[in-house]
Amino acid sequence: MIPKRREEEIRVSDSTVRRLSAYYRILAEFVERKETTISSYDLAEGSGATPARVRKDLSTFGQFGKRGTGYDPRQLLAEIRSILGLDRKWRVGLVGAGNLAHALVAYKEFEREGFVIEAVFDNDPAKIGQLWGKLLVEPMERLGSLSRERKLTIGIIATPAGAAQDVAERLVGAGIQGILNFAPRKLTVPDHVTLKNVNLAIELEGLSFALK
Amino acid sequence: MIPKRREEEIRVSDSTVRRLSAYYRILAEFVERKETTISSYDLAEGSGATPARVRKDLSTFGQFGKRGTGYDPRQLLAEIRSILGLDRKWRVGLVGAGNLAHALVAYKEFEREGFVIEAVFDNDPAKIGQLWGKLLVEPMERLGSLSRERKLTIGIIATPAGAAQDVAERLVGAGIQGILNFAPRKLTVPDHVTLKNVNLAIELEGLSFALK
DNA sequence: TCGTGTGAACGAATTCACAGCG
DNA sequence: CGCTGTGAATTCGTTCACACGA
Repeated sequence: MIPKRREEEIRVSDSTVRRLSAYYRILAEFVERKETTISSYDLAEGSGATPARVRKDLSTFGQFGKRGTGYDPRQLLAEIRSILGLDRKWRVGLVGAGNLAHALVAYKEFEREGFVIEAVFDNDPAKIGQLWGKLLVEPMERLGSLSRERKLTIGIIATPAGAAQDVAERLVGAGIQGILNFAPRKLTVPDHVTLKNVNLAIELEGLSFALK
Repeated sequence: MIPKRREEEIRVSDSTVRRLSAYYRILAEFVERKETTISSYDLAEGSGATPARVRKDLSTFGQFGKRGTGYDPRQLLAEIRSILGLDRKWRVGLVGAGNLAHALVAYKEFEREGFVIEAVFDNDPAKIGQLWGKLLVEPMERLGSLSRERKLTIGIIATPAGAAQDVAERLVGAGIQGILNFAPRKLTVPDHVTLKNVNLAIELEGLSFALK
C-alpha cells in the first residue's frame, strides 16, 4: 500500500532477496488460484521462513498489508515484481552452447520473469550456425558486436571452467552489467559488474555432508 | 592433525559447509600445483572469506595447521574430503532425461567427487531405451526396483515442476536418503529424507535485483 | 618471526511479543 | 478479534586481537 521512499538507501541482505523470490512464486500460485488474501503465515509455510520474518522482509520495502486481514496477492505480487526488478525486460546473452545452455534456453521460468535470451555464442564450428528455436548459435567473435547491437545487459557463462575467465572479460568488454557464472571457476570482474555464481557440485556436496 | 571427536555434536551452519566446498576446490588446485603449504590467507582469498573465518571453520573440525607455517594442502584436502563425505561413493539416480539431465551426466566434477550416476529415468517413450554413455534411459516403472538393486542413496529431480512431487514420493518409497531438486516447486518429504533445492531462476532474480 | 587457534567483542539476522489498526 | 508492523531481546555468524607453538 505505502511503498517506502527509495532514496533511503535500504540495505537488503542476500538472503532477504532469496526469500523475496520464494514469496514471489507462492504469490503467483495464490493469484493463479484467485485467492483474495494471503497472510504472512501462508507465505512462511510455503517458503520455509517464519511469519515474523516474512513481515520484516516486506516491511523493509513498505506497508503492503491490511491488519487483521493479510495481503492482497495480486498487489503484493506486483510490489515484489517491482522490487526484484522483474517489471522490465532483461536481455541475456548465453555463452557456451552445451547441454546446460540447452536446458537454460528451454527453461520456461526465465521468459516468464522477463529474462529473454537474445543470443547464444560458442566457438565450436560444429555448433555455430545451429538453429535453437529462433536463435542462431553465433561464433564468439560476434560477442562484442552483437551484445551492443542487441543491448544485452546480462551474460550467462555456461562454458567449461577453462574458458570462463576469458569469456567473462569479453562480456565485460562488451559492456555487460551482470554475469551469472555456471563454470566451476572463481572469476575476477571489475567492481561495476555484478557477478553471481552457481556451482552445481556445491549443492551435491551439501547433501553429502548432511547424509554422511 | 588432531581431528575433533565426532560425538561432540558439532553444529555446522549451511554457510560453513558451502565454504568448505570452496576450500576443497582451492586445495585441489594447490595439490595439483604441488604446493607444500597453504595459509588461511590463501584460502580466504580464493573463497571470498576472511582468514579468521577460514581458521574458525577449520577449527570446528580439528587442528589441522602448523603455527607459523600454514596447512599441508594434501592433508587438509583429505580432511575436508572426509568432513564433506566425499571419501566414499554416492550412487545417484537421475529422474527426468531432459537437457538439464544431459548436462548433469556430462558434468565431470560429479564423478571426481564420488557422485556416480547409476541410473536415468524418464516416462517419455521416445527417451526410454536411449543410450547415454553407458547408461540406458529407464522407464519410471523401474525406479523402485532399480533403486534397490543398484543401492541408490541420492536422487536428482530434473523433471518439469508438475511431476516433481510425485517423483519425490517415488524416490522416498524406493528408500532414497537425499534428494536434490531442480524443479521449481516446493516439495514435501518425510523428515528422514534430506532435501536440497536448486532454483535456477532465483540466481537470475538476485542479479536482476542487484542491477535494477 | 609467522600463521594458527580461539576467547572476547561485535554486528547481523532472526525471533519474540505486543501495540495498533482494520 | 485477527493479523500486520515493529521495537526489544535473543541467537547466530563474523571479525578482532592476541597467546601460543613451530
